[in-house]
Amino acid sequence: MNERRPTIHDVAARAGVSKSLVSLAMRGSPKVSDASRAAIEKAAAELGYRPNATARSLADSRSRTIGVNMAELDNPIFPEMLGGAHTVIRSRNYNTMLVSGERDPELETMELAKLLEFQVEGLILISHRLPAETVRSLADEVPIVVLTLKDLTGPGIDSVVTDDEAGTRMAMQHLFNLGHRDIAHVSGGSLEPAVVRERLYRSEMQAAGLESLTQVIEGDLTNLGGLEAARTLLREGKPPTAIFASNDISALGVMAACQEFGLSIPADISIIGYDGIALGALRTLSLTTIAQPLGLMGQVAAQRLFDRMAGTQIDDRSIVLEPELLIRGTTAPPRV
Amino acid sequence: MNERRPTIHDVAARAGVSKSLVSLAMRGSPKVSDASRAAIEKAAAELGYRPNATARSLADSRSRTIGVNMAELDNPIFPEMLGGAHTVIRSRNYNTMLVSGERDPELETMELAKLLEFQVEGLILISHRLPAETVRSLADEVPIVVLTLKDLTGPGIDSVVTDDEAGTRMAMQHLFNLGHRDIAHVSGGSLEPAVVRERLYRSEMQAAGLESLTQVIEGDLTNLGGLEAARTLLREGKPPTAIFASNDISALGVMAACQEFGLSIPADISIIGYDGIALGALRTLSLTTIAQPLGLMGQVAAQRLFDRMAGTQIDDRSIVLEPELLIRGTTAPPRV
DNA sequence: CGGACTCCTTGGAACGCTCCAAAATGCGCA
DNA sequence: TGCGCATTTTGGAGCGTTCCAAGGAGTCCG
Repeated sequence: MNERRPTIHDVAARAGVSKSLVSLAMRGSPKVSDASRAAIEKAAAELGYRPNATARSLADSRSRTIGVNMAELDNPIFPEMLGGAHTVIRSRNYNTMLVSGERDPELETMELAKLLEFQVEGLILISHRLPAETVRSLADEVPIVVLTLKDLTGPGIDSVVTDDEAGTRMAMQHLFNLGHRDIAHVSGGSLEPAVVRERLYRSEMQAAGLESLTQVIEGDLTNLGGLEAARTLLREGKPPTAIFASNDISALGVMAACQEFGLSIPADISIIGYDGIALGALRTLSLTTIAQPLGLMGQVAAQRLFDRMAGTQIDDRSIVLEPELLIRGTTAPPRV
Repeated sequence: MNERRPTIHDVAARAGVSKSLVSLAMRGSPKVSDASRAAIEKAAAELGYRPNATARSLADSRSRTIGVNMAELDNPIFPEMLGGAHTVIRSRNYNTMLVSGERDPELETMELAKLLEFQVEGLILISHRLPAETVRSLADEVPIVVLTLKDLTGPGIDSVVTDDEAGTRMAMQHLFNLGHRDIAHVSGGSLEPAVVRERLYRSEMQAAGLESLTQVIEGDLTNLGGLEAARTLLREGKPPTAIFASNDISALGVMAACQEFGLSIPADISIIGYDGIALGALRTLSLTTIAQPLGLMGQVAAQRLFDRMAGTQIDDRSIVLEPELLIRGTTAPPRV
């Protein structure tokens, strides 16, 4: 490895100009004469000069970095969102600094603190487990966009979500249209989207006059959680004709459980998930689901953040995208 | 949002001490008297002071940041490796700066350049598409650990891989032991691990005297690639009794194709993949595979990087971990 | 009561860059 | 040749830290 990296001074000395001019040239300023520019570029190339972004950040107090917190690495919807955000961030010539709170609020707080110490100019929280108050106080230092949770408001905070109420309605209508009436729900715990989906499931059942058939088994948005919830359900006797799972990975667990119980999908039982993970499209799985535009959500979040950073006062708001019903192979009319 | 962030000077003024002492106190130096420390902590808390990591990096020329390049976001093995690396990096109180080259060498080069400008102290390349020369020249500036590719050597470069030869042998032996002889291979393109797996497939077939049954259909390590390769294969007439796919996500595509052709797995045809993605464990899929210790690979890579950064001269080397055969539901003896 | 210590504390230089006001240069034209 | 103006170029201050050599304040002992 090399001793010391060449600095702007070294380049200046070699090119026979001042450091200021090198600085200008490196940033492509039009005020630099062609001759100087050529000399500087030559010197820089010869030395293998690389600008020091740290020094630059300090000097102009802009880090050109966005901090992203990804609560969990094991649900594929988050990397998909990350991908979308990443694209936009890169196109603005910014960097992404990624941390993960791994579902632990304490850890998450510490990681976010580190991001702020690095002077990130904006924060994207892909899901999170923080108390509202903590997020609000962070928003006092830097603009924040929250993905998948909209219950949080405050100055400097935006959110990007899909319309979970509409989505759940679409899921239920799809099942109703196929002729299902005995529909169970595998829920997803206490985080906002899961709560909304459960609430809408209940109200749709009620609206269809199916209150007596309403049945919620608790899941936790994981594959295993779905598996066990469905096992519990199926153990109890006559299975429903359809199951609506709070998200796709738990739906896959539900599918597994059904197979264990010798039920064929969709002949014996229909299953619908929520999220639209790429995986569900696998022919082997072919999961009917309510798709959220995951990559787009990430993009919109990043764009929103840049708008916000641009400084013009904008209202805090929740951007709501539309979900889409993807009918694949796990739903069909109930057996008569 | 706030005007200007408080600096060490503000804290010093408020606590009635010098900036140097604040600096010492913030870093927990034992030389600070209890009284001063208390006063400083109080002042810092009141002001909401947050150290500026950028300035700190500049001053002591250590960024406390590791750069990670993830070639692709859409194969779940990479996030799993990332998770492992991330854990170690965090435990050392370092930060992770993530970029993605998205399979494009040009983009990848630019992204890595940005990481270096940010003075990352080490680089982890989770797969990559760079010419060996480029990597070597990067290694001149910063230590590098390459994951999943070991063909690259040079000063300052380590790699972490699993023993693909052994793994492939295990896969083939498993199939042989079940009684398979007509085994096809869906390959994975020109990147190292796929090449090794194909080579070993061929040599194992040959060693078993099955040269005439050797059959390689080109895939590309994606789900769709696997699907189409298998379609091509199955269209051609009598299907093999088993297929060894170069990785898990293409194996899932292979499974889908088999189902399209009305073949039941594993009764009519056995399928074995490679990687051990978490997904394969889903009861719905239950994919027999050669598992790589993905998280561990990430951890080892990060540890190695820190050892290297610690400075003691270490030999460049390739760390080879052992794969493991996971027998699940997609393999069985051939129909007689 | 004056060192000799030990323990704390301090100001200034440095890190590598950007910004700024001011200086140097070049050019056209009278 | 000299003046004014536009174009280039420059040195110095500043960004918020850390590091360092050196200064002050006690404390202990002879």
